[in-house]
Amino acid sequence: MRKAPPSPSAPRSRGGPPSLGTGGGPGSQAQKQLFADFLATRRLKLTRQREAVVDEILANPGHFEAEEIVQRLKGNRQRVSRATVYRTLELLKDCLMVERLDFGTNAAYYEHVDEASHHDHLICLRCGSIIEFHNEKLEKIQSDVCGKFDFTERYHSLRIFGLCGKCHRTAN
Amino acid sequence: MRKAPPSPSAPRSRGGPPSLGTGGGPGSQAQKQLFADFLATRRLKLTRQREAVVDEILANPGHFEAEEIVQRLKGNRQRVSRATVYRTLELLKDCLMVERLDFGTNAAYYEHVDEASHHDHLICLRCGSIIEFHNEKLEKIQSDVCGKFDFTERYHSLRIFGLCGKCHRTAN
DNA sequence: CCGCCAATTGAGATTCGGGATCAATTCGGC
DNA sequence: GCCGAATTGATCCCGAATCTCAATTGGCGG
Repeated sequence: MRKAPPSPSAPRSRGGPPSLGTGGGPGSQAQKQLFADFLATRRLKLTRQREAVVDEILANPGHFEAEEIVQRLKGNRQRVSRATVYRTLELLKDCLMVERLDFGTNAAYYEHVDEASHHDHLICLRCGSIIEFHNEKLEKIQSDVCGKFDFTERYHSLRIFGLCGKCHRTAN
Repeated sequence: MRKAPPSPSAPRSRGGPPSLGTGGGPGSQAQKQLFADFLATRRLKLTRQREAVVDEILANPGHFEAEEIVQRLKGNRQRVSRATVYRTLELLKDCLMVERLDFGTNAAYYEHVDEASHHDHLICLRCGSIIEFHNEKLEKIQSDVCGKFDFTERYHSLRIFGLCGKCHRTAN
């Protein structure tokens, strides 16, 4: 799959303060604690590397690829191997702090999520732009469906593919 | 992807008798016609290989991997190369007859879809079982969301990950 | 009926995400 | 400070999916 959409520019929603360096946003401490707790339940350690990965993810919002994290960390003075990044992403996925997305490109995308920030995606097949949205009614009905099937949801992913307004208008 | 730029003018003839291949369900003829028409609009040909792939997909329902089709065809006396199978799946995806799914496994799954058979998925993280469901209210709200964002939907994919009843009950 | 040309195919090479391996290193508890 | 378990990192490895390009096919005009 060698497809690379032109420029997956996501409309910056979620207006938090811009990523202040390695610091992280306001709630990032709580988020880190969540991870620390999760590790504790599994008797795993919050190492320098794992912390670096989490910090990097919390530092700026939006979607990212695994390899991107490797590079960004290398950009700082952080040294974390690719293997460890992948392993940490796996852990973060297990504790539901990170979601793995597939937008039809070759590489998987990840993004930081928490209870409050859950959203779904509209993906433009033409320009690759991604619109995030959240709809409470949608969530409710999904929950009903799960109940009907005796299914215990952990997380979900709704992707709607099509054409954004601009592309639809300029379509052939 | 080797998409030949369609020359702006060419006759659009085709209409030979349908060589009904290995058969398929009742509506499969109509489905094949859909594909044939789609190819026509792009001035592409319904070759023996493309037909074999479509027949194989229409022949039995459910999810499948690309490689699976290659093998199944090989199992018959059909000879279709891997490359062609992938290329044909791409075409089928373009005309919305096939959907590409990602259940978190390494390989992508595909499945045949048409207007009437659309459904979404509950995926058990433990045993991997997949429950299909369809909910009209859900569809309606999604359509509303698209309207609100001036987005023209082509297709969508909702996956809910969690534990099926059985696995939830036997969970540690 | 023949030959041209564009579409198509097939076999193999290639790419690349990402998981596995295993020796070296680090960390917590005693 | 020492020991064993957890962790890391460099590298190897695998497999899905795509690319390459020569050979084949098929439609169409002449």
